[in-house]
Amino acid sequence: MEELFEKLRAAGCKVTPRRKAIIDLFLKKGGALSPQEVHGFLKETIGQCGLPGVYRNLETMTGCGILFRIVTFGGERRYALCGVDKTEEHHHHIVCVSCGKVGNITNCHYREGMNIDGFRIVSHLVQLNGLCESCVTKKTGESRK
Amino acid sequence: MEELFEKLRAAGCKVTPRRKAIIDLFLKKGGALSPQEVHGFLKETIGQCGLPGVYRNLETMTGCGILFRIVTFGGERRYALCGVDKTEEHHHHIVCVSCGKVGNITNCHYREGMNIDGFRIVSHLVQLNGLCESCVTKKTGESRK
DNA sequence: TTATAAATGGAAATAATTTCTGTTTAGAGG
DNA sequence: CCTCTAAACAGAAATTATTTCCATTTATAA
Repeated sequence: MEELFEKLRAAGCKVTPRRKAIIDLFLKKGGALSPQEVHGFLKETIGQCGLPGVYRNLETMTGCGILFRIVTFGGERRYALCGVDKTEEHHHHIVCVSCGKVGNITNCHYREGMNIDGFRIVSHLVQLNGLCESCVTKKTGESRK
Repeated sequence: MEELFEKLRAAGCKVTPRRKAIIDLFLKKGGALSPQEVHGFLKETIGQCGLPGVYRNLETMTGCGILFRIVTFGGERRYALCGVDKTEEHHHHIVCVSCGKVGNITNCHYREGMNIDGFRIVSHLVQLNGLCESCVTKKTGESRK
């Protein structure tokens, strides 16, 4: 928690009640949330707060490396807490489709500048969607009996 | 061109002037286009045509395997012609950020069902963005002199 | 404590996307 | 060639997502 606040400060951003509430929410929910969802939950916890502010803060916190924007086939907007990863190594995310838990994938074969099939790589996107261990257990456990 | 019409027929869809125009447009532009752009170009070529129809057709043609929806960090909606690939092998796309040319990447290491870092993979997204050979030449050629 | 840049709330504007309705048309079957 | 029918169409309107704006408040550095 405090280390996340630190990320805000490091980026020259203020640690406001709103932002605390958002971080809190992501920690509690543990998943990937849309701005609308965040907005809905904030109303329950800290009362009123505008959707524009939610958008702003999600973007701000993405800029600070606290959140990242999930990549989807459909382009829906969702954010999740970056997996805790001390080293700032090149990595991608694996997101549990059931509970939203996020893990980091570090063994990525692509790098900027490399050539593949006649293309020079400029950037790349990798995201895995899966089931985390506890969700796998839950599902297979349920479906088995 | 005709082989793309065939894909439409194979999916039980009609080959309409509108769809021909859209395919034509993608072949000519060779890049990744947003619904708005497609709409704009169609107005120039075949005259009036509604944006809703464009959305519908882009989706239809994506369903037929003619187009695919580009994946972006920001989630903008863009489509491009699937690279020509006779075999329907598992593949991802590499998109030229300059001209929009699309290639296929077939050596993907991820498969549904496999386990990575404690997650069981359900689906995955890979997209490379780069510069195709001719665009690399153009750029480096220009910047060199 | 105070000054100030940043953050906030909320209204309103804008843009993107979908739904709906009545009309037209591609193409199968004669 | 016709005729029929499901599919495709145009365009208006509704809905939803996102951004902009501005006056007010607040976190934090000095």
